[in-house]
Amino acid sequence: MANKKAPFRAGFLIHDASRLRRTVVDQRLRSHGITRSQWWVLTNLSRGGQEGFSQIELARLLDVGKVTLGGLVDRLEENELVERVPDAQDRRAKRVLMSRKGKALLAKLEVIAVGINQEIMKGISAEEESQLISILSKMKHNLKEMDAVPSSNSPRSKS
Amino acid sequence: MANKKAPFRAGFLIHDASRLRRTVVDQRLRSHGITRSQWWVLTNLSRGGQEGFSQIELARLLDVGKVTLGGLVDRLEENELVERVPDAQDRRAKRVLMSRKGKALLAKLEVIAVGINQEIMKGISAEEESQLISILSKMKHNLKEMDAVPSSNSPRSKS
DNA sequence: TCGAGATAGTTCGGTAACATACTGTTATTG
DNA sequence: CAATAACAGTATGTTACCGAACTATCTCGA
Repeated sequence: MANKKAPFRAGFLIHDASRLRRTVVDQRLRSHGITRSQWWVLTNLSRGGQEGFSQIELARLLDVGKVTLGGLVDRLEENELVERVPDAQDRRAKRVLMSRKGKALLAKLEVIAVGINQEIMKGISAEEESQLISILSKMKHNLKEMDAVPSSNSPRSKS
Repeated sequence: MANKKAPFRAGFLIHDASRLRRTVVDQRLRSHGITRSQWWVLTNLSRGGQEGFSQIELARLLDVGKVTLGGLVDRLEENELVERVPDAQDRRAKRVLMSRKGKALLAKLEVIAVGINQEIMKGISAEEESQLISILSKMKHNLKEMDAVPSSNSPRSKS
């Protein structure tokens, strides 16, 4: 095949890999009643200690908009994996806490995820993986500079 | 920052970079009434010559399911950027053709895209970019092996 | 202290992606 | 040649993501 010019090759490859990866992960996670995005919320929540995070904090952690995060929490709550608790200090805010069920599921998923990851990374050396991480991090940084982060909003550059 | 263990770092970075990239590109393309996914359809269509492609062919080119592609073509057609024409040989099939308007838009977008791409790739060397491409290609290959390609179906070479 | 602006969440509307299930066609094969 | 399998597209329903507009609350400054 060889690609003649391929101007935006990298961009579309990222798109493809991401989409394909989501499909695979979601397929294998489906029997556990959770999706990759929801799982990622749970993972981040696990670093939130006793008090969890407010939705806005969580949205910022994940770099998604508050609307998206709201939807994810809705579905997680329906499945009783997390709980929304009104914040004592701020009546606008709700803190998101992981339930016992959520913690148990998270532990199970960890194992499955390791396996999936190995398959996806087959034939890719550790060195390549760290190159990949470094390059993607730069891109992510650039993208954030370009205002890609949706409306959960940013430091609003004072001045 | 430094991440302690980061087990699935690469996977989620791909997810983030892809999502952020989509947001940026869509933001900047919005004034032209097109999205990145639609643009990608147009780009592939431009290599289809006089006869265009059937929807299934296009879906396979793009590695997306036929339903997704159907939706994209719907929106493209509403904006008169493409046209659906019944296939002369196969009454099930419809061929997708780019309109004059579509071709004109595509030419304009090319320029914009180059600029966006440069911003996203800022600080990333040519060598890094080709490493990135090579690694992502491997991942994409692995993912396809894992049956990630949605239902527009593959050679499914039985036994 | 009170009113303007910022902030947390939700509601609403839209695109993109998926799976499953269905309608016609075409192709195969018994 | 007729039954059946394979295929092209569409319909339907779900998740995930976005922006814009709205409500309730909080905070600050005149």
